[in-house]
Amino acid sequence: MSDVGGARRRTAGRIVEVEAYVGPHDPASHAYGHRRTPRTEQMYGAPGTAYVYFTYGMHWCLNAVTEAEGYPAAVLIRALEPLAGLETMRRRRGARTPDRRLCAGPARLCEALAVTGALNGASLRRGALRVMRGSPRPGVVVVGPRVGITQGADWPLRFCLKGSLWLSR
DNA sequence: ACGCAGATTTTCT
DNA sequence: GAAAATCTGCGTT
Repeated sequence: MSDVGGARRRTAGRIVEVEAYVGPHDPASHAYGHRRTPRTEQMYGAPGTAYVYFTYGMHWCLNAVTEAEGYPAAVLIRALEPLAGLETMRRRRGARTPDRRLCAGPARLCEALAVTGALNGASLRRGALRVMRGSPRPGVVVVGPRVGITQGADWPLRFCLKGSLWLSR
């Protein structure tokens, strides 16, 4: 990750919580019913790119675009276990945040990693913002309902690392 | 510990 | 006009 226009400082963490938004038939997706607007445009982009959107008049949220170009689907990154650049994360979020909450939530993690709309459409394979492959052993990923939505709230598309101390809420 | 108002953009009704 | 893939600060138990 980097501070755009400022000192580039590496921050990194292990993804411990995500939610999937699986296509135009997903009522909770921004692209439900093939909605195609300036905001949702990036959901239709190439897989392996970032979809970063602004919400609640305040917060940025980071997604990985997951399906073929033209098919709107993405995975919302909801929480990280901070692994590197903790000092930088604390500085970006301010002294107000205890370490346990630095990246516990989609908007918190964006602030800790300096992710903003400037990174919408950026590659997640190379460049300032990267998602690395992991290999969780069978049984350590637990599934549950998605958070903060009403439409399709019961779809089991939230995935967490079991027992992680770094989950949101 | 819990609950709620407030921040104020994008999108749809 | 209102709800939304959220979080914070301040109030009350």
